[in-house]
Amino acid sequence: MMVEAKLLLQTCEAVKQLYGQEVKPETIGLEKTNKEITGDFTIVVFTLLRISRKSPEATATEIGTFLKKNMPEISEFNVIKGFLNLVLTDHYWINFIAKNSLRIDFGFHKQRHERPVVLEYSSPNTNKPLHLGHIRNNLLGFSLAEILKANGHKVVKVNLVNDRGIHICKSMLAYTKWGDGETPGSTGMKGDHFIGRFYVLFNKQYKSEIHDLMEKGLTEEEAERQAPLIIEAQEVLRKWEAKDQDTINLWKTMNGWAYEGFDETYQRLGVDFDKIYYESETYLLGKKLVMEGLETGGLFKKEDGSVWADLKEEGLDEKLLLRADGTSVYMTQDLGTAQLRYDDYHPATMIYVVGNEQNYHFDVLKKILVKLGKKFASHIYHLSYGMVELPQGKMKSREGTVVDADDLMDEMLGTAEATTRELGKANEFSKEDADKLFNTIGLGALKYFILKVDPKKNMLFDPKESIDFNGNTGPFMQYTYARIQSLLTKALDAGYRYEETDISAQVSLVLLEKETIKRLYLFQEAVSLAGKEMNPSIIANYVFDLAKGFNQFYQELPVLKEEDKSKVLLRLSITAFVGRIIQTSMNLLGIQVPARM
RNA sequence: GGCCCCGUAGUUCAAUGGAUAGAACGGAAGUUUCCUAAACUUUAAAUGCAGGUUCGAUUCCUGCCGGGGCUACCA
Repeated sequence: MMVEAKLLLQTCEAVKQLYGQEVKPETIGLEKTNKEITGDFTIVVFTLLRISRKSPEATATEIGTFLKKNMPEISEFNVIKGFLNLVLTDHYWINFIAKNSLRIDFGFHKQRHERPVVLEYSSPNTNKPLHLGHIRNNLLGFSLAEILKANGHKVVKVNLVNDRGIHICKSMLAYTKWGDGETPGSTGMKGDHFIGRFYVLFNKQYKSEIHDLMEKGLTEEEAERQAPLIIEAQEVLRKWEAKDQDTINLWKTMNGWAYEGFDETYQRLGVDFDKIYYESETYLLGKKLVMEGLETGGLFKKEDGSVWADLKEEGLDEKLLLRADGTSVYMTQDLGTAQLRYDDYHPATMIYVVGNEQNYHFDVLKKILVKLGKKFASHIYHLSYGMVELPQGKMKSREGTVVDADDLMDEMLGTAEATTRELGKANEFSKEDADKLFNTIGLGALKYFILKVDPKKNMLFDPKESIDFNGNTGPFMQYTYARIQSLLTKALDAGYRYEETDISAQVSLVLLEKETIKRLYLFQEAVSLAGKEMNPSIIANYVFDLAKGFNQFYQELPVLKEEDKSKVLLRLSITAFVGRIIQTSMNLLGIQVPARM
């Protein structure tokens, strides 16, 4: 049992014996002791005052006395106002290291036999390449999957590709008109970038048509509807839905180019999926669900034949689900996808990693599913993450202010290489090892930069200021790890078998040893909290605190140069444990650590 | 207009209702005959404004100010 759980139970027992009242453990305020104050854990007794009917100091002292008497782990306590600060024995912490430093599953939960979590992330459109917003999405999704697995969940990672719709037809039309028979192969361009070019081209020409029409006296709205290009694009969509062979062939070819491009980006980014859904394959199921809803009365039809959900009673508005011409909209597809996913896996939870601009969409989605009588609606969780903003505001593809995913990774690798060479760190590396290192560091910096921020919050990215490699950064953790590996190698060379030595007989710890051990202890809590909150930044902040603390330990305490051999072994155990937990934490974020840097 | 989210050092980020609001970058000053200085130490610097609830509020509630998002027969 973790010592904290025991503390809570014993505190309840103390309250019962001292004041004659039963209290639940979750009502006790238990925290880590602030760093300026002596103590390991602190019980805040203010909430117990109405039970004890005594002063905060008296209550804390009485409970402290009881705990010290009944828990051998406690060596002493002190009381400041209503705060009962408990100090655990050095023996407890030494034993903690002895018992856990070699456990490969430390902090992880065994996989429970239960239904899986289906986790959707990435969700690209096939008409343009991935950008910085997608990077945040992909990193969050991948990391969250790792964190959930660490918490004992079975996770199915799924991607939902938006491969159909008017926007896709726009790039197809532009390619037909101005493609000149070029291909990604003939131009040497990555497939998704190649297609993105035509999407941009369409919008440019379309805009100019609107401009011309408005010069002739049309309103903006009229011009947007009457521009020849949009009418042609709609015609392409109509043909697609009618399964016109040429249109389908072009669609398949162009989507194929996009997928090749995406695969390359995913691979570089280090993310993957267990299953890929395509909206072109789910929208028909959505339509079917809507028709069923119409029969059971959950939905209704308007005079023009369009089908709607009335959500006014739920505090929202009416929502269109099928157009008068019978074609489906985004929501229709999402209904189908949700059903399909449920049928495929019968998941306990369905998580969607999707930006907060779609909060309303998911509100509506859940409410419509309820109207359709789908019980799984209550198991849908929208992991709503904040926008990545640039100094000038939101990224807008039409205004050319997007930060492209591939470009950004290139840049990070370049910076990693330049910085590493400047420091002379890769001089003895082979070309292959050096490239691998630059990749590890560059991506590590990027991933950590993004994941250390609370997902719910918007974050700012300034392309002009390259991502830092010093301070609270990915490379900081990587460097700490590499130094640890170097030290451990030297230890083995010197004949220290720290992994095979029992250190539990040691009796005392110096402050930095104890603080480092306490940080290791906290890994367990970081993992479960990150899983519960679905928040990778908890792991990021944790591992920074661990690495930062270890660097102090490393700076102030000799390890191999310590004269007391048993101290050397204890410190090596701590050091090795820190290295492992840094690596594990970083892996939970989808970040690799190098053995040397 | 309506609904939702966010305002913390110069900047980017932390802080399950708890003690003197923490880091990093940038600024200032230091540490290398010593296990990797991508490190470490010291230092200046912040809760938008006004109320309320509470023993205690950055955190919860109300109003105001400022920023963002959504409010499509787009996705």
